[in-house]
Amino acid sequence: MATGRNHRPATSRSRGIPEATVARLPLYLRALTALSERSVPTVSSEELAAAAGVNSAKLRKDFSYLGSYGTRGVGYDVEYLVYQISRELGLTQDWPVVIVGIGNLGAALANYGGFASRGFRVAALIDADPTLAGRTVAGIEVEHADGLEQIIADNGVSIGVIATPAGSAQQVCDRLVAAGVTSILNFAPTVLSVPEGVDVRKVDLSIELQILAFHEQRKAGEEAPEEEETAPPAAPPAAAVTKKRSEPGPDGDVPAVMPA
Amino acid sequence: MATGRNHRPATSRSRGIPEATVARLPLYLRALTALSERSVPTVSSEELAAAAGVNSAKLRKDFSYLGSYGTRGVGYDVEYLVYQISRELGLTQDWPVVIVGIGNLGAALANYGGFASRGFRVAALIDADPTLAGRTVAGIEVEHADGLEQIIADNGVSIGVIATPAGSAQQVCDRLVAAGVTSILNFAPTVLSVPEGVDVRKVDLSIELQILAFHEQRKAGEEAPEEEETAPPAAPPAAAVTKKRSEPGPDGDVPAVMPA
DNA sequence: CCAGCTTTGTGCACGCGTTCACAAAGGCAT
DNA sequence: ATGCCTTTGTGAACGCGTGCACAAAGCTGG
Repeated sequence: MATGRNHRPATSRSRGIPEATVARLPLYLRALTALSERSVPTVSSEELAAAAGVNSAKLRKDFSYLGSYGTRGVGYDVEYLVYQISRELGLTQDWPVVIVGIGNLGAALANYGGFASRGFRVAALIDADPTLAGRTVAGIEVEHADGLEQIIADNGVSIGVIATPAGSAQQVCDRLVAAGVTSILNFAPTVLSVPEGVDVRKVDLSIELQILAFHEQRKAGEEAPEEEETAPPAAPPAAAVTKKRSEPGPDGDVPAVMPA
Repeated sequence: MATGRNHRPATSRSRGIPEATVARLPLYLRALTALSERSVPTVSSEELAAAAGVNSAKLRKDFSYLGSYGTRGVGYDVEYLVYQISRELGLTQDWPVVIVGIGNLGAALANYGGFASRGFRVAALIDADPTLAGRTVAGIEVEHADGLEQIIADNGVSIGVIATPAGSAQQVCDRLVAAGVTSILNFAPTVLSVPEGVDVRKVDLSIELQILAFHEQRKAGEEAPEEEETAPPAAPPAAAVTKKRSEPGPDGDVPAVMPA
């Protein structure tokens, strides 16, 4: 559910791998890599599915989109499947990545081992703060944003990670795209608008927490009969120019959310 | 439909909200909050949809699950909608959260403003490293993992964030759940197994990048004439374990990425 | 009070994703 | 070889999510 820009009939010849399947391939790959390190030669769909946390039928169907790589009565060859999935995901080649915005999060990302371990190479760390330039984070020197275009061109970067504040995310995004980046991983809490052909995936910590809160509330409400909220919001319809509802906070945030 | 007056679609109101809709509510809420700060009184579904990056029909349908909060010919009252969505998401109450694993990522999360701004309060930072205990991160003192159960009980924590290495994630998870946590946001690259009734959402940086790499590879392959997946690395059956390099195509290279 | 314009709310159809259930395929023991 | 047992690969049904298209609702001007 990244960007809804998908006017492709999903008919890229036999390469019509469903998006949902693609999203699970890294999961399978991780489980298979673990098995590989333990020198396990083969796995059944049932075992692998358990390790990946999915349904075995789903896993088999997912693999069927890649081809018939299993052996009936035996299972899947671990090493072979690792290779096939890696190739399908494009991990058999090197992907230089730039991280823009070296704050707490950007630094954490730079240090994250999961990047380098699968074909992703941090080509550069970029920040707009001049005082950061020259400092070393995760063994890589932070460069100033002025050189962004040059860095991307020199390294052939096609994937960019945005870890800036929300305010500058779109601007950074535009520059990345203009410089040739066609895939963006966005950590800033903003909706990015990009031209067609550019993929954007967003990771939003706040949204994830809010979804959890919803379910948490629902769980709590299930046990209580019908707990009426202690907040009489009133003023349902518009029409009334009375937009001066109760007494929200000066910051304009959710009224009732204000901590006591 | 019938009498559309009462907004309670057969089931328990909150029960009837599709998961996909719940996932978008925080997005709408953010856009609405921005409008609220600019003192915009009302918005049309078209405007709000654009701001949230979704289809306007989808937005209207989403809101219809909450109830009829709009005014035909006018749009939606911003303040009122902010309140309704906040309430539906459970943000009208305070959610104490613990973050376990105060490494680079954990520290970044602790400093992330998006937490505190919407009813989430970092009740405690917990780490197993004794040398970290007592140090202050984001204005909060890091506590040792020994006190995990006590901290959760004392603060009534029901949401936990796991930012530990993959190796200890399941163990931490088990302790959290045993102590009463029923919602977990997992940043560790592992599949967590939890008892029924516990919600887990995972944020996996590596997986997101791999999905981007897939699309990136596909984009690159589209321009080249139909690149037949010539690459019989052999070793289909369980017998041969040889991973043979083959001839991928134009780019030729293909450095092995998989660690042994 | 009525006509006309705007925007919501939603019935409906379509397509994707999930799951079931089973025939086909392959190994292994005899 | 042959028959049995295991596991894959997939056809088909089902359910969810998306987007279209339009009637109903509400505001505004005459």
